[in-house]
Amino acid sequence: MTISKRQTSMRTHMCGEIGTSDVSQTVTVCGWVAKRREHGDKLAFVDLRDHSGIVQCVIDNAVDVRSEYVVKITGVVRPRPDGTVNANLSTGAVEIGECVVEVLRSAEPPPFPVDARADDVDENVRLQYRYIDIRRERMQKNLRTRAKVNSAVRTAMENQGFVEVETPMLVPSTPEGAREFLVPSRKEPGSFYALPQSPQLFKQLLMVAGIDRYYQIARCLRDEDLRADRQYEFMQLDAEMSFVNQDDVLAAISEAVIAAAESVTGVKPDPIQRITWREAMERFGVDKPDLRFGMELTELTAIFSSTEFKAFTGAESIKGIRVEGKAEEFGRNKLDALTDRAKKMGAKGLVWLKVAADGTLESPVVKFLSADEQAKLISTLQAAPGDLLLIVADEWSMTCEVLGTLRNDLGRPPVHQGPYRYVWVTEFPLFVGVDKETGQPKPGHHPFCQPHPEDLDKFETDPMSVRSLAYDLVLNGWELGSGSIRIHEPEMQRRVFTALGISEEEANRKFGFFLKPFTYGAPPHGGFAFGLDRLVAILAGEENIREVIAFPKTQSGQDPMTNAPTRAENKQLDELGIRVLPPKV
RNA sequence: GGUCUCGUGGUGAAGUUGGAGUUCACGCCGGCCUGUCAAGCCGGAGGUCGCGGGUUCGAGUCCCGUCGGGACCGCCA
Repeated sequence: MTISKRQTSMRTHMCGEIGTSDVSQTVTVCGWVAKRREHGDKLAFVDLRDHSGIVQCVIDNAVDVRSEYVVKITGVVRPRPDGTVNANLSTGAVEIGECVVEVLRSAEPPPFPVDARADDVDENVRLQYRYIDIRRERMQKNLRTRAKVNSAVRTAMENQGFVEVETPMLVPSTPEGAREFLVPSRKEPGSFYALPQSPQLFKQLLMVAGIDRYYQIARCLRDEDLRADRQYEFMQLDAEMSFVNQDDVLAAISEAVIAAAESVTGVKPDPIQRITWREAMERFGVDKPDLRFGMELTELTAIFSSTEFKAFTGAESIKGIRVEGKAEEFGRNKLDALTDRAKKMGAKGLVWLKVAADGTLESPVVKFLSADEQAKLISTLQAAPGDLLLIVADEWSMTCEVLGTLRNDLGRPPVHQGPYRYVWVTEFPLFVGVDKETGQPKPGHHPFCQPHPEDLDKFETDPMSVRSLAYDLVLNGWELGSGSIRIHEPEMQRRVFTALGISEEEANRKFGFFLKPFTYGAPPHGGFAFGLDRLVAILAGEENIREVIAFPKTQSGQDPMTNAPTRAENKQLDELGIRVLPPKV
């Protein structure tokens, strides 16, 4: 039993752990009154709750205890009388009788029921009274799941020789990447620290420093708009290793993720499969594929190589998805909505076809397709009567992205719904897109990422096709985290900066403190970071990371409980040399 | 920055074609009740329908604005 560890001077047992083996023992439990059921002056039932569960206490005299009073009850454990066992309660076979009740603290009635009914309460109210919300079984379970994951991750990393090193929270601002939180310097008015978006620079310097294997359960901060899977501050398992290749990193991180999952679910996940970025885009149209369902993108370009259908002629890439059995369900309105969705993403259009009962195709565009094209379309997509077929013809990346989005819209289950499908996505492109202002390529991951050794010859001639040694870990369509093998040679770093259009002067100004150490002997190294909030949410069966964070912010970045952020006193601002502009009209 | 959506006693909801702050469940307060268990019965209190403006004889309901919550897009190297 775990009871002894939780025994204190005030209690002998936890409420939820009392069972038939304790019968006839005198016990003392402490907790909150979950429910009181009175039957006149001579009998009352009090359900007492602590984080372990609920136990029924039988009171034989009048006592004024109400919802959420904090009480200490001493009594004798006894089996419940025949016919009064409560199968819905883990302690339902027994009760505590002959109770002596001591009220430790009275309480106002709670603003919402402290049980599963509060799942329906406005989240803002739950957050305003988070300390009551957390009394509930769901939140207790979620926070304890989180602790289990943290613990399993730590153990897994320690077992592999990783050393925990804490990196600073007050760091220099690096304008690339996510928007940062700034902290004014009092000693040097006008100067600012930034709160770290990640320990990226420091952990690489720890490799230069010979730590060899670093990890940290690190708080990271990004001042970007919030979402179901994003908070201003979030926790990452951050790790970095020296003298490794990509396989070494993936193996080490997999170990931690698998340990975390097993600690919560009790089931050890299979080895995590891998897919290249290119294949993920080809088959799923996204770089964070959800492998739990089919509806994969099917290549159709060859079929329409000499088509008469103008929308398809000359298209770089034509792909389709088969939405099984949905032909009837999708009337004109829904199809128009899908088309709008595709167009808003930048596609020229969306072609839809329905497979009729006799196996023929029905669509406004079917008259433009030859019999041969129609036959090949049906066979390639393995279409059957009742299916809806969606086709996009555009540039390769547009075709993939649009169909990938439609695939998720039409088929993706809630993120926490089993099974858990982990996947490593490797070989991300080194550069993604072009900066609108400078016309230079933008880094796909970050500018310290090692280019793929097979693509070095294309570096200057065709930079957009250069792959990198960067990789993401994806679970059920959520990006858990990403990492890469880093550049450790200053010459290679210069090449990448040049490709990004960053001059030597600019590089030294922005990253000087980071680049100089690399001239003193940097080992080959690589690392990874994955978001613990997201992993815990999925493992806890939640689809919102706020449910696994004790005190999260709302979508607008506020805390309804503390009212943060609050206005600063003028005195504080004066000391910091800061003046606040009047609000914009 | 944008699209969509929600806002009605402490909580969750309903509120029809614009016709009195109306209704339901839970909670709360008081009473009754010796085996209940999200107890039962009786009684009671509790609301500036988020806020502001407009249309109207009359607005929870229609219109405009605004504030707040949520989902998503942008953004998140």
